[in-house]
Amino acid sequence: MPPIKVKSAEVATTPRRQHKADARAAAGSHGPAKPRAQTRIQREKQDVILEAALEVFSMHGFRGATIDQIAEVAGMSKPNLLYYFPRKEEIHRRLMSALLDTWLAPLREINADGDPFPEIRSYIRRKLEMARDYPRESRLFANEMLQGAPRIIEMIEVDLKNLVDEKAKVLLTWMDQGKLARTDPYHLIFSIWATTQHYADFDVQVRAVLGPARGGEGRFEDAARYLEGLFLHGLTPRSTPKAG
Amino acid sequence: MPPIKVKSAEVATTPRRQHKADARAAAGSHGPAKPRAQTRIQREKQDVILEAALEVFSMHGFRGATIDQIAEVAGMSKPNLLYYFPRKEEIHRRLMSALLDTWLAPLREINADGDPFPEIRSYIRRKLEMARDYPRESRLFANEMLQGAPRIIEMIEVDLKNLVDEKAKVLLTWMDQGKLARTDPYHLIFSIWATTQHYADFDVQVRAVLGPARGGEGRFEDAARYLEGLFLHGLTPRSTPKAG
DNA sequence: CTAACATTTTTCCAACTGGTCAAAATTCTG
DNA sequence: CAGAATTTTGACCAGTTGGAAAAATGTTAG
Repeated sequence: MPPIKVKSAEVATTPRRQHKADARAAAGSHGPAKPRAQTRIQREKQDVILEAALEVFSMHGFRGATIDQIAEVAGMSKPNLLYYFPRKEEIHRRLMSALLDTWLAPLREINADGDPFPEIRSYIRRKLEMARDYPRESRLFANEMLQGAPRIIEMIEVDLKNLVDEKAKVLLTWMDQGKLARTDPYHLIFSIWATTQHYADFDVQVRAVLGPARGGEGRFEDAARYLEGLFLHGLTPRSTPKAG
Repeated sequence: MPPIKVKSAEVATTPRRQHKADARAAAGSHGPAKPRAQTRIQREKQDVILEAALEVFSMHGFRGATIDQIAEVAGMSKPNLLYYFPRKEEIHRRLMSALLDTWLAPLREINADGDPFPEIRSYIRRKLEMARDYPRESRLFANEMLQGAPRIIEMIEVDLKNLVDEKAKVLLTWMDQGKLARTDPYHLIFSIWATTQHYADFDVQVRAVLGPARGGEGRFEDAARYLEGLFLHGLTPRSTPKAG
């Protein structure tokens, strides 16, 4: 039922800090984080919780979200939820580290051996599809950014930066080969992020402005068409009159 | 000292709802909302509060922000703050309605009688300057959007929509005259919003990715140059080899 | 100076917050 | 089915939250 699957047995990329609760759970009398393998119920409930947490965190941010609220959306009691995730931060961390992977996948796919325009074009497509299909993930990310990314700044500075550096080099190579306008590859990537994620993060505004007629599902196709033209030719009118 | 001036005697655009506290203040024994004209201290303190609230709301969103926190930033006690704004919502509302005006000013300035490229170019400049000079306002707005704009949806659906409709028509006229590539004027406006506001809303990410060398104040000039090229020609390489 | 007003502080409150704990209920395993 | 392990519940807690009330202090016009 939940449209987004969050990896449940995911291994944290950052070395798991020894919270008081973690310690208790690891050595202690109850709690699912024991050395023993996860049960079916554990996996299921954790998924339900993460799905509910995504819903709540993505709307209200970390501080604005409450455990009670998450528990209610998840359809369980607060202590029950806390049995699976001993602290609020833990839920958020799990959500974030699972997210960053998914989030950067489209960029990773850019192939240095491909041709620039098809590659960039399909990158935009993929990002736009993510904005359409995973808007909550986009908002979760945006929320974290607005707050100064306190809980993922390291990931941003290392993993994300490295990936962008790598892809910026690819773009530069294409520019050197004269296959792409010589411009700033970093700001190029930013502009793709911005224009595509806008449709998830500012969805309310987009819908309100487009109105009921054009604000339906078709808006993503319209956006794709527009962005394609923008990144290809900009706004300069071309004299190609009426060719399909 | 505060870099942003929020209009202090601003008249609420939405009909002021009769909160319990409003009623009390209007008829009652104390509170600044009396019929009598505002004193100097009232104006000053309200500005200090709004400035502090901007700081806090823009980072944590409405629910994540606390009155205590705002009061601390404003350098006063919580009850003292509540003397000027009887409820948290009131502060936020004042902030938001002042914001929307400022926020849409650059779009308003687009002149139908001007030439499309200079007009669009300076619109992008203005928006980028706002992202640089008023990043907190941008984040406040973004935060509200992420939450589904519950407190300003009407303004979005009326004021903002009307303005965008009007300017979209201007763009369409330019397209009809062959001065601008025929494309979707709404998504065109969205893309300018997205690309410019990105530098305020995702500032942490932008800095982290650009690194200390390129993440300094120069990044806005770089962004301006890049965006100019993007909106003018897109990414298609032009054979103009090495001219200024 | 003083009365009338404006402002600030102190004290307080009920609801909510993240989180604990032991006991009860359930599920799993031999 | 019995016993062990897991899961769920209910009662509870200390700290924080938005806000109220009133007393105490400033300020200012006459």
